Amino acid sequence: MLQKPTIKDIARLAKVSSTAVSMALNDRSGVSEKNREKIKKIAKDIGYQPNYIAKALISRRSQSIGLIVNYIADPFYTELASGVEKKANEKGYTVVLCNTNRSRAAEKSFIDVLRARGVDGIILATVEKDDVCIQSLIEEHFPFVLINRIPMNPSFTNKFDFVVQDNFSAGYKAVEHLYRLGHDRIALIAGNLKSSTGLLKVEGSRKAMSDFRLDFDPQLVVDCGYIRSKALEAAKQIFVGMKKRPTAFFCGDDNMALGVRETILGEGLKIPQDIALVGCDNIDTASLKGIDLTTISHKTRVMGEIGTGILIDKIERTTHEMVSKIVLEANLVIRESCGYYLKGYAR
Amino acid sequence: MLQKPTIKDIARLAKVSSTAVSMALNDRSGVSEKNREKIKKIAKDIGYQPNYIAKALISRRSQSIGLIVNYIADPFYTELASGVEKKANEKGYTVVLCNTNRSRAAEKSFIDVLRARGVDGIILATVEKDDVCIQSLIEEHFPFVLINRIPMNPSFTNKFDFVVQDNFSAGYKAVEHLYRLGHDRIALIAGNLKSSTGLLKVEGSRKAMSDFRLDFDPQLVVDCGYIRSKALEAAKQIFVGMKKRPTAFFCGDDNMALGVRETILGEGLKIPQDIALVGCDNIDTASLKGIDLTTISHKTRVMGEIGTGILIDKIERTTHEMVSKIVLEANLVIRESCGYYLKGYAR
DNA sequence: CTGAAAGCGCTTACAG
DNA sequence: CTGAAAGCGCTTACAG
Repeated sequence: MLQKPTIKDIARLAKVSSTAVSMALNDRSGVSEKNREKIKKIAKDIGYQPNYIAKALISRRSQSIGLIVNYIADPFYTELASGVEKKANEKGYTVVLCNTNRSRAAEKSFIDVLRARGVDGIILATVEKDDVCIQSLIEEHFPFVLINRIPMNPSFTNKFDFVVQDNFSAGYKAVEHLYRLGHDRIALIAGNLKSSTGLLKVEGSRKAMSDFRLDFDPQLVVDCGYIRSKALEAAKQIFVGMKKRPTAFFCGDDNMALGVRETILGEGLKIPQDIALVGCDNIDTASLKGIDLTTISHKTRVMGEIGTGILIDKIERTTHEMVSKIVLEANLVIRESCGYYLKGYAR
Repeated sequence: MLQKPTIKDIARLAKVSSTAVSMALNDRSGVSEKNREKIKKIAKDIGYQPNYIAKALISRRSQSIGLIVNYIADPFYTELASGVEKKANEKGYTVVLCNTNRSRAAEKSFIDVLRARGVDGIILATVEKDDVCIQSLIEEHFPFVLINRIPMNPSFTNKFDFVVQDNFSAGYKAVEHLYRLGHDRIALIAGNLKSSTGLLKVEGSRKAMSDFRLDFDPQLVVDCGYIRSKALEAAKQIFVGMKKRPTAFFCGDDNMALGVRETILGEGLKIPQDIALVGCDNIDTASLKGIDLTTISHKTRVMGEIGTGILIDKIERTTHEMVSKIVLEANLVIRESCGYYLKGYAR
C-alpha cells in the first residue's frame, strides 16, 4: 500500500507549520488568507485525505456509532438498520453493524468491543427484561439509545432514552379485531417473553381478552422467540395436541405469522375461512397477494431514524441531560387473513 | 463520560514502565513472569480496556472492514451481509455497513470515507460494468474484494479478487427449464444491465434461446434495476402494450419476480396455468406456500462468508500476491410457479 | 498571523 | 528483564 500524504507533507510543500495546515484545512482562524488558499490547493493537488484515526485519538470522537441487533437477516431488523444507516450518514456518522444471533453473551461482548473501538455511541435493539449491560452504560454516562425494546426493570426508570412502538396497544388491537370477528379462542404465538416487545403484546392481548370477557388459556401462549421455525412447530403442537383448537392466531411478528401460516395451510385448513391469522410489523411480504396478512403496522424504519437522531444529539451535546422517551403508535392493517372483508364484524 | 484507565495508570499502580505493561498485556516476551502477572491482575481489577484507536494509529490496522451494498433492505443483501458479519466477527473484525441506495456517487464517497476512517479492507458488492472506483483501489494496492458483481472491463483482468455466482448459467438454466416446459416466448425482467449479474443472466438466457432456436424479441428484455416496483410496472406494460404476450417470465431476482407476480395475479391470470414465472436467488419468501416460486438457488450467505475470508487473508498477509476468483454454482430449484409438477417437461 | 512544543494512548526500537 | 525516548497523524494551548 502506498503511503498516504499527511499534514506534514503539506506543511513542507507549503513552507508553513503543521499548525497552519491544520487550521486551514479545518476552516479555523489563525492563518492568513494567502496561506490558507495555498494550503488548500496543495492538499487537493496531492489528494490529501485526513486521517480520522488520528483525529479520533485527539478529539475522542470517531464519528461512528454501533448498532446491535439480534438477527440482521430478519426483515424487521433490516428495516430498522436501513433507517439507522440513513440518518447516521446524513449526520456524517458511520455505522458499525453487530449481529448477536440472539445471544446475550454476544450482546455484552459487542458493547465492549464497540467501546474499545471508540464508537461515539451505541444503539441497542436487543435488550431484555433485566438487562445488565445498560446498567454500566448508564453509570459511565456512555451515550446510548434503546430502539424497539426497553428493559422492564423499574430501577432503571428515567435513566435512558428510547424509541419504541406501542406493543401493548398492538396486542390489544389484534385481539379486539379477532374478538369482533367472532373469535373466542385465540392462540398467542409470542415473541421472546423476556423482551418488552414480546411481553407487552401478550399483556395487551390479555387485557383485551379480559375486557371482552374471553377465557384465557395459558396453554395458548407460546414463546417462540421471533423465530419462524419455532412458530411453525408451536402451531403444529397446538393442532396435534389440543382437543379444543383455537380459531385464531395472533403472532408477535409477521415472520412468525408466516410460519404459522405454513402449518395452517399444511393441515389443509384455509385462511381465513377456517383459521384467522394476525401478524405484527407489516413487513414487505405481508402485503403480497395470496399472503394478504392482517397485521399491526409499525413504522420500523422511522423508528430507526428517530433513535439515531436522538443518539447523535446526545453525543454532540454531552451536557444536555434531557431524556427522550418516544412511543410510536401501532395501527391495525386489515387484509384478508381474518375474514373482515368476507363478513365484517360480528360484534 | 468517565475517564477510562490507560496503560499509564496501570504502569503507575504496578510501578513499572508503560513498555512493560504493553508487553505483558500483549503476551509478548520482555517482562518477568512476576511483573506480567502483577500487571494483568491490575489491568483486570481496574477494568482496563485497550484503546483500539491508539493501537490503530500505530499498527495501521483498525481490525475493521467496510461493506458497501446497494440496498440493505433487499433480502439478498441482508443474506450477504449476515455472511460477511459472521465471518468477520469470527476473525476479530468489525464491519462498517454502507448502504448506497444504488447511487454511484455514494459508492465513491463511501470508499473515500471508509479509507479515511481507516478500515483495513473493503467489500464491494455494488460495482458496475465500467466501474472507476476499483481502478484507484488497484493502483494503491488497497485490499478489497468484489462480492457478487465484477466489472466487465477487460483491462482489469486478473487484478482483483472476487467471489460471484454463476449468473450466465443461472440465466441459461432458467430459460432451459421454461423451454422444456413448452414456452416459446419468454420475457426477461432483467436486473441492472450495467452490472455483471444483470448482464450475464441475460446473456445466459439468450444463449439458451439460441441453442433451443427460440426467437429473441428485444422488446421482451426490460432493465428493472432489481427494484420490485419497476418489475411490477414493466410487467404491466408488457400485458397492456403487447399483442403477442409472453407466456413466461424470467426475473433477475426473486424480489422482482414477486413484483411481476403481483401484476400477473392482478390481471386475473393464474400461475402457472396461464403464466410461468422464474426468479433468482431463492430468498426466504420464495418457498412460502402460495408463493412457491421456482428459482435459481444462490448460496448468498456463503458467498458473503467466502468473500470476507478472502479479504481478511489479503489484509493479514500483504505480501501474498495470489488472487482468488471464485464462481459458485447456480442450481435450479423447481417449485410450483412453472407447472413442472402439473405436467412435467413437454420437450 | 506564525510555529515550536506537548499530547491523545499506544508500540517499537534501543540502550542499560 | 527494564525503562526512557521517539513516533503514529493530528490538534491545541502557548509564546513570539
